[in-house]
Amino acid sequence: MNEKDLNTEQNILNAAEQVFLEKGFATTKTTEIAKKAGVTHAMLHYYFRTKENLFNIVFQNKVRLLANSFFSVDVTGKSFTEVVSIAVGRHFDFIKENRKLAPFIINEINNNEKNSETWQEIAQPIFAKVAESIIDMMDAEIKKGTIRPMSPFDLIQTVVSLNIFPFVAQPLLKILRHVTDEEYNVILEQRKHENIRLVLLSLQP
Amino acid sequence: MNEKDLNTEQNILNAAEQVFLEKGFATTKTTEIAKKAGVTHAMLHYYFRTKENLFNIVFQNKVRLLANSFFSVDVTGKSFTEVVSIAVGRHFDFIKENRKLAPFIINEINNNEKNSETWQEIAQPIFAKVAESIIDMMDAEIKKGTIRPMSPFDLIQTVVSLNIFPFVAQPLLKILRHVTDEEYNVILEQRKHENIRLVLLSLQP
DNA sequence: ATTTGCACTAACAAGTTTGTTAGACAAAAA
DNA sequence: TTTTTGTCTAACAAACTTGTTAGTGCAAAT
Repeated sequence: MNEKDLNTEQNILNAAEQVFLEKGFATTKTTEIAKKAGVTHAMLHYYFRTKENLFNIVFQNKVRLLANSFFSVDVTGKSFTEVVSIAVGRHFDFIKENRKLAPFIINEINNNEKNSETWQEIAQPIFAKVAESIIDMMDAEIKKGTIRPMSPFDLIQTVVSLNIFPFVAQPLLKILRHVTDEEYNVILEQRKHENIRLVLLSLQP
Repeated sequence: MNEKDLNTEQNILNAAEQVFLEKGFATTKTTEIAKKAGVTHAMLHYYFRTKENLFNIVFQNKVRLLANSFFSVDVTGKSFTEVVSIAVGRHFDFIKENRKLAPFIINEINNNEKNSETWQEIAQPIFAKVAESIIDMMDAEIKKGTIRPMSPFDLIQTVVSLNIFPFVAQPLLKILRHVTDEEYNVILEQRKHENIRLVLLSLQP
């Protein structure tokens, strides 16, 4: 367990992360991961035994990453709308910085039922906490009459719907608007603010 | 070119459509398509030469189907908000009746650049027409001050973002809300109306 | 009646991909 | 010094997948 050992194992894991995120489980070849990690593909089996095993580790990490991204901002001294604005913007930025993440998870979950179990085990408890942390704030606002009655699920769904679409459908949108990557980045920034506006509107009583 | 011939070719195409939509290009095996069509997989190559060829036909059909679903309703004698309400609801219903369609196209476009060309060739001209048909109505409303200034792209993007998410992320959402299929259908119906409400809100000046 | 053309199957060929294994090599332990 | 331990490669094996082909059988044309 010296440096070298850890390095190879970690190199394989890092390479696997990149390739799986890029191409998905089905089209990823173990040899490609090995090549990117700078070793023979026998090493991949030596450390992780099967492609599926390696994939599961990557997938679990990514589900955790995505689920934890929903933990909202520090709320002390902020109004509810302020909190929502910041949270929506942060979520958008997170998705933007991890462009491959949402399409990856959506695709893998739709393609292999076994991945649903992983989602259940990892994401469900995290989301339960997220919902819990929001529900009190919302209830208070609803009682005050400052927002319309609504479940935290609906609010979160509105946010996620609006925020992931520009990335999940990126190739489609780029073509329809025939824009370059740079121009698309400008559109993304505008869309972020539009999304914040829409979410705040959706809360109006 | 008697009945039988046409039938086999069509049977393969129908089977291919089902299997490709269910599993995507990468994980679909030509043998599975053939089996579902009730013939040897040699027939598949006899009629379509390659798996890729067959896939392209299916993919083109599905892109056309999706793109045409955006053609809006008959506008005569209806207010702009009426038209929008109906169009959003119809679009939601269309996506619901073709649950696999949106995830399929999104996934294939993200996984294979060649499919982007198909998208460009087929979807782009259709969308140009859709945008054209909307833009006049919107301009008129904007001048009247009844809706806020906004490009038809932004409006369509809002609609599509909200409408496809419940289907693209269906397995994830079912688990998070731990609901059965039936219960999820109820949620879907509620969501449709919420989406209509949101789109109308987004147009407010 | 014979030939031609077409749909079709069974068997095969080639290539790819995952996974295994025998053994090399080096470092640490004995 | 010898043994052991763990990492690593090259070569191989097995399975699968796509695509081809030789040949069968039938219907229409000649």
